Amino acid sequence: MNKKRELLISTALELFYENGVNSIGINEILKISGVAKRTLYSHFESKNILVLAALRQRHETFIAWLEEQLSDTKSDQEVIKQLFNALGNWFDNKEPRLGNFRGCFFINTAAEFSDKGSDISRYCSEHKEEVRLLIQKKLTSDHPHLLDAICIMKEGAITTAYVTGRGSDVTSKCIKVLCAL
Amino acid sequence: MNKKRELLISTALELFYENGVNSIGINEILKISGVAKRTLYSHFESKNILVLAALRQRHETFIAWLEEQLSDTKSDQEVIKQLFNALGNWFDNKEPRLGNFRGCFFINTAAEFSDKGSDISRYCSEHKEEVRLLIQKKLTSDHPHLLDAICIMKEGAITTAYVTGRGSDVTSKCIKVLCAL
DNA sequence: TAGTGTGTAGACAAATCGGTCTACTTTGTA
DNA sequence: TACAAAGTAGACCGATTTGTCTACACACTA
Repeated sequence: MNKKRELLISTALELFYENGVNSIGINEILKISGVAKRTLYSHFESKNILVLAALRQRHETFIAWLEEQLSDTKSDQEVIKQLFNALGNWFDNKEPRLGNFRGCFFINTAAEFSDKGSDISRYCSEHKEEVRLLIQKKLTSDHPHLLDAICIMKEGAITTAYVTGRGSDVTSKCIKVLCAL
Repeated sequence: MNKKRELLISTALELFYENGVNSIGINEILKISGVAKRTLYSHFESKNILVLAALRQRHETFIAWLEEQLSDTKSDQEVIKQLFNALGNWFDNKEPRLGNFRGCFFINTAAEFSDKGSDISRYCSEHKEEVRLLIQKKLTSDHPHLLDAICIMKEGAITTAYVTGRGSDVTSKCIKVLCAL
C-alpha cells in the first residue's frame, strides 16, 4: 500500500541528492516518477514536507548500512578500520545502496537552508547525532577523545572527498591517524 | 574606481554566504546594493560570473585572514593551536572579517552545484588546495600524515560546527588529538 | 561645446517556481 | 453491483527567476 507515496519519496531523494534540493522542482519529480501533482499534494502538504520525508528515508538507509558495516567489530581499531573502509567504498561508488556519491545529503541540505530553526535544519543535525550514538555504541575503550576524533574525521573525510574529488586515499590516512591514538 | 562593481560583489557575497547562492536572486542583490540591473550586467555577463567573483573575494579574504593567524608560529604545535583557535573564534562569530559563521562558503556552494566540471565547482576545489598549501608552508616536521590530518580535521570541524551548531569545544578536541600525534 | 563613459529606473520577456483546482478514471471492497 | 477512496491529466494562479531593452541623466574630456 501507499506505493505512490514511496515512489515519490525515493524519486525525490534521488533527484535531491544528485542535484541539490533547491535545484529540483516539484514538476521534475512528478515527470520522472510519473505521478500526478494532485497525488503528491494529497500525500505531502508542501515541498518542504517532501524534503523531510526524503531526509528520513536517507537517514534510515544510511543508519542500516552503517550498522551492517560495523556489525562484527571486535575492537576499537576494527571499528575505525571498518568505518573508514566503508566510507572509502562509498566515495568510490562501490556502495550501490547509498547511490552515486555526492557528499553527505544532510550537510548539503543544511547548506541550502539557512534558517537553523527550520525542521529541515534540525533534522540534519539530529541525523549527525544519531550516527554519533551508533559509533559510540560500538566503541569499548574509555579514551577521552576517540569518539570525537572519529566523528570529526568522518565529516572531514566526506567533505574532502566531495569537494576535492580526491577521496581514495583520504580514508586510509584517517585510519592511520586514528589508530595511532 | 569600479566602485559599483565592488559594491555588487561584496553585497552578493554577503547575501550568498548568509542564505545560499540559489536562495538569492539577482533582484535582491540589486535592491540591497541600490545598483541598477543594467549596471550589474555590464560588469558581469551572468549570475554565475557574479558567483565566481564572490567566491574569489571570499577566497582572498579568507587566505589573508588565515595567513595572519599563522604569521608568528614557531613550531608545528603552535600551527595547530593557532589554526584551530582561530577557527573556534570564527565559529563563535568573533572574527568580524569572516562574517556571521554559516559554515564554509566553498563547501556550501559546491553542495549547490552538482556539475563537477563547472567553473564554480572547480574554484571551490582550488580554494581548498590553496588553503592546504598555506598550512603546508607553515609546517616544519616531516611527519608523514600531519598535513593531511590537520586538513581533514579542519573540514570536519567546520562542518560539525555548522551542522550540529556545537562548535565551541570541537576545536579544542582537534588540538588535543593533533598534538598527540 | 559636443561627444562618450557609465550610470539610473524600470518595463518587459520567457521560463519556472510551488501550489490549487476541475473533471474524469481506476480500483478495492462491502 | 454500487459506492467511496485514490488515482490521472493538466489548466491555471500569482509570484519569482535570469536576462534584455528603452529612455534618460550625469560627468569627464577632446
